[in-house]
Amino acid sequence: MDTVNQNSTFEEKLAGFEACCRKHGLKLTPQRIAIYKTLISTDSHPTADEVYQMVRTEISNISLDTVNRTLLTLTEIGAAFQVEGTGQPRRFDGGLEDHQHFLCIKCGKVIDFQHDALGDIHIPDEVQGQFKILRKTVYLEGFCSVCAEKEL
Amino acid sequence: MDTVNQNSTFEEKLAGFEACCRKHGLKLTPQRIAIYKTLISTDSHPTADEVYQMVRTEISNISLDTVNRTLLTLTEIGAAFQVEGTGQPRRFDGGLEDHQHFLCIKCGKVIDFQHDALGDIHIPDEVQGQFKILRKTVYLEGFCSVCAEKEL
DNA sequence: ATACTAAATAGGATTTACTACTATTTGTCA
DNA sequence: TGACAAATAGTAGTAAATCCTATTTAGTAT
Ligand SMILES: [Mn+2]
Ligand SMILES: [Mn+2]
Ligand SMILES: [Zn+2]
Ligand SMILES: [Zn+2]
Repeated sequence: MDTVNQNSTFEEKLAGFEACCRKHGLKLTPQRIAIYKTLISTDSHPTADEVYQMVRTEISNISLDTVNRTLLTLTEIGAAFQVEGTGQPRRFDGGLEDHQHFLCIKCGKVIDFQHDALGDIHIPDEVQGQFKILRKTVYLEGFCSVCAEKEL
Repeated sequence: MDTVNQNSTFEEKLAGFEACCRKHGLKLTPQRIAIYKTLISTDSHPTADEVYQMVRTEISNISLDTVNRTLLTLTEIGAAFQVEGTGQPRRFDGGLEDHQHFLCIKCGKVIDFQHDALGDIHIPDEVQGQFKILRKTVYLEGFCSVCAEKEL
């Protein structure tokens, strides 16, 4: 989805989404629209199951599989994204030296990189005040060099 | 674990780990030591199952549950940490406006915050060259205000 | 050295979240 | 309004973690 949808109203986002679907040759199904509406109506970063429970109030016999598939579709066309954070399978790191991580969204590999300036990011007081911060890092996502080549 | 273990040899890390276990009143079991050794011998950010497969060559009848439990223990005492990135359950976000995320490691909530300077982090060319970067963000972990209060 | 006990473990059952499969339905376009 | 690829519902299968219980063991006290 284009950046056109940032800072826009609900109706504008919805219109932008429908245009985005057409651009990608995706059908405008009631399920797809309901899932998108649900997602932009919350700031709780819901799981697929949470979206499923919410959207079921509107389309009672929608399947969980459709919700899962549709959320991945929204991610692919850029109408949504997956939130970074720990999940399953968890990945562990015994390297306590200062370093940062890159996640390849294709092969799933987590690759270390290091740049001192990124370890020294300053978190403003207004943010510090909201949380007890135990870890901060700069996190990158994209294609690793191996996967980037296959993409062409 | 104290920062004393950064930039140290394998033997030093191991000694530091044993001291760390004692400090926390944890028994020095062969399983625990083997799992720690396995973890600091790789930079592949392994899953519990991957650690299980590796450590089984040393302790053939170790259980997957022990590996899972032990990796969480290592995380608790600071001898390791969980790598950020997407996982299961996935969490989705339809808010494309520039913002950052904080993950509460206790209640699992992902909370939005926003600071322009953090959206403008510069990734040095040497890092840009290694990957095709599609998303970059500053990621924070810790306790949210609700959970921080309960911790006291 | 030996006995004791809380901590840790092994092995298996259960749960959660996702993924695969197939028959049926539907949005789009001619 | 018919054709048809795309999408969906419903269900089965799989992966990863967690729970449970009987057994073993590391650390400590005798
Ligand atoms: Mn790492
Ligand atoms: Mn967000
Ligand atoms: Zn890759
Ligand atoms: Zn919390």
